[in-house]
Amino acid sequence: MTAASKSDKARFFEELYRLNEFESDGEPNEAREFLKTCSKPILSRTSEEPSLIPPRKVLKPFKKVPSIQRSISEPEKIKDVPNATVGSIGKRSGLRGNPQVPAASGSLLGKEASSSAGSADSTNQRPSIEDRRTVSNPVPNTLVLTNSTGIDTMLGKKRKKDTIKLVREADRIFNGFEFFFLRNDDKSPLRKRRITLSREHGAIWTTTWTNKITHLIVDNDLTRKDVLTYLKLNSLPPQVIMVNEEYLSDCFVQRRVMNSLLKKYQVKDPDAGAAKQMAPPPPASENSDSSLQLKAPQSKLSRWGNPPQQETLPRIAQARPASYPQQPVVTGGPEALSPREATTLSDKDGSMVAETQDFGALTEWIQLAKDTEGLPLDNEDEDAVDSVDHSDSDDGGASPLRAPAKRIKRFAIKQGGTNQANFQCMTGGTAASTANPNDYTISVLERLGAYYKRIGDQWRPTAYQKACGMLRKQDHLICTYEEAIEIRTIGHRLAKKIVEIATTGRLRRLESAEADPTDAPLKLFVGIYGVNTTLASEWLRQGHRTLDDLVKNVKLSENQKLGIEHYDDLQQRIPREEVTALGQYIKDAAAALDPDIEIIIGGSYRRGAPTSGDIDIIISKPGTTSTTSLTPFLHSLITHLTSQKFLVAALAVPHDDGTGSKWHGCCVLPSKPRQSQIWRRIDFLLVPASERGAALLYFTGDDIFNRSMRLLANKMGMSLNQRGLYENVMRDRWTRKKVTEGRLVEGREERRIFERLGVPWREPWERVLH
DNA sequence: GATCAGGCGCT
DNA sequence: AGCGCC
DNA sequence: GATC
Ligand SMILES: O=c1ccn([C@H]2C[C@H](O)[C@@H](COP(=O)(O)OP(=O)(O)OP(=O)(O)O)O2)c(=O)[nH]1
Ligand SMILES: [Mg+2]
Repeated sequence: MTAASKSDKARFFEELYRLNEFESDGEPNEAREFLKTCSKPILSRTSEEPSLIPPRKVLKPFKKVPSIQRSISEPEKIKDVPNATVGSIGKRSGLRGNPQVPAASGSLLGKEASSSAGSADSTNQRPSIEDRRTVSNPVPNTLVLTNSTGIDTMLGKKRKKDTIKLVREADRIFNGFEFFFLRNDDKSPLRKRRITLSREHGAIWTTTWTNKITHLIVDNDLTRKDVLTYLKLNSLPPQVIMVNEEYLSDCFVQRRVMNSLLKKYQVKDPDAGAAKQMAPPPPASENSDSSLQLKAPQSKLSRWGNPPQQETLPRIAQARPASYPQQPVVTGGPEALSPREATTLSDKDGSMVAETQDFGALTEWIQLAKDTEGLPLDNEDEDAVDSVDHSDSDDGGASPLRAPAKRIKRFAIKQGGTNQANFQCMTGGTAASTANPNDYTISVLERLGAYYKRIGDQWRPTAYQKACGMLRKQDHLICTYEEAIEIRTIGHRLAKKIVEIATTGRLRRLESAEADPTDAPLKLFVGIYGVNTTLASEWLRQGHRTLDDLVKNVKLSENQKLGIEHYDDLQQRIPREEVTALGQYIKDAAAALDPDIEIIIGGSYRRGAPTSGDIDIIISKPGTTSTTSLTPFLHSLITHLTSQKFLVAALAVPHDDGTGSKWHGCCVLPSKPRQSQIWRRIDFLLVPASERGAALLYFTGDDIFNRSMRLLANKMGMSLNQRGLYENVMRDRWTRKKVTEGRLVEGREERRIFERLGVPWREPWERVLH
């Protein structure tokens, strides 16, 4: 058999091929001009949230003029860090920035502290609007129904005039949520209890299907199909979160909103996998439920006596007028697409921000994402997405079950797999900047991927990144399903999306996603250094919408405060020339301190990127074999650069035990006039010569590439990290934590690591997988 | 249905 | 331990 | 979201 041992072996080769394939990338379009005029922040601090609190006003206080001196007013005493000093950048080992927030912060905090209707009860007060929402819940809640029809009369039972007593503010985890239960009544004592509890925790209970519903709580014995049947829907609106009873239980127990994506909360969907084909699975006689004391329903429809009115259904997916960045993309020639990026590179990010913030309003809430059990987040209501896809585009709506996609995807064993010729196309060090006919498609997918990321989905974003990486390698516009599905890492769903983008210039799923009124503020929040989905969602839930809200009402870590103060600066990408300049500055400083020190600029810069998100510096020295031996140097370098006002803040410094090998902070080009200085993120990685190769590999990335390599190493029974390639590493099967260090196989030479893994050498710029 | 990299700092 | 970042 |  050609394919000896399948499982691992297959995977191994697959991964290997992946690292290998390198075809039709782009043209050798190289040299790019970069304006040094990198100053104007493009962002507006406040989200576009229509009717919200104190909009745009966070703006001005930001500039760094005052803040700049904040972190480093007294470079001198850095070394010995008298712990109460005002100016050292040292923390712990004296390498850290002073957390004090003098003058500068005042502007941010003080200013318009008035507006907040705030009940000054604790650190987390929520702006007025939310309060209104909340309050409206229990009381008038009696008729929860948003669109009343006659139905509620029928449904009747809902509106208990019962008095709901809200739990204490802090525990109202469901504030802003609107629940729709299925079965749609509170006859079952159990369900009734859940409903009551939900309301007490801030949720609004709705019995009519409206577009305000955020959660669909389904009885454990019901299936997804049952739900759709009852609702008379072909699919669920993407933003409605459907979960089972366990979800509520856990939320109550843990007093927090659980990650609805977890498997345990998913509503059963028997026909899920099989579906594709024809799967008209006999509805079968239900499960003899039992878990609940509910009588087993007889027929689908009769199960719930009162089907909701179709009219009240939300129409999320429906296309919005025109705000979408209509790109005259047509299935036509590639040239129709290219003009755009031909002009600007860095513009990509800026325009994205601008575009997305424009969206009007449509629906709901976001879903929390993060999990307690350490279980990975995965699928959310994928079918919803799926359905949106075809119900909107291809699928005329005739049969819910589409023809079984011509899915057959070959195990792409090297088709043309050699083209080393193509490698040369991407020299010039700007592979990533090469225009590609699929650029528009890529930009759209990246946005959707970014959306999923900020919403907390762990895997979709990487799937989108990989897909974009592959798309970028194609030399022609991918506009048909067949073309798309052929590409590895692009499956059925992405293929459909790609087609939609290429043929219509739009992507409904993205539009509906970004139209969510909470998306803009969510995006704003996760843009803060040190903030991600979990925190952002929580703040959103509390009603915060602007950076000002956060500064005034939320407990922020020092780094987060800094992240807000320099929001604009840190948001900007860095022109390659500037990275070069910053790097040179460091090299000079290092050389003066110790001529043997080697400074290497890694990260996206080493990959040849035209702009970088930060500066990644590797510090090494011939002959060294331990990080510890370099620590003193780092210390002196940091001290020096700080005194030179090159380093302006420290974000993360190695632990005292000298073991630490990294230093994260912010820097600035001292040579520029203060006015035009832009704060940049900078990372130092301390690397003994014996680990140089592995460190280089790690710090060069990109992240997707690293993960591929590491996965590969793993499949080969080894383990790869920033220090080296090891074998015999044992990990606790449960916690997955390392138990045995293992034996070092290679760490010194980047090339040898490739060899050991059987991966052909790839230049840094060939390691761009997304 | 399982898997998807591995490590570290801050709170 | 949870979160966030590289 | 894709793959095995
Ligand atoms: O999750 C991650 C993030 C980063 N890295 C490695 C690869 C990456 O190249 C390097 C530096 O990280 P950084 O976040 O700076 O990424 P970058 O590749 O330099 O891109 P950017 O231009 O955004 O800085 O660290 C990883 O291995 N895993
Ligand atoms: Mg970088």
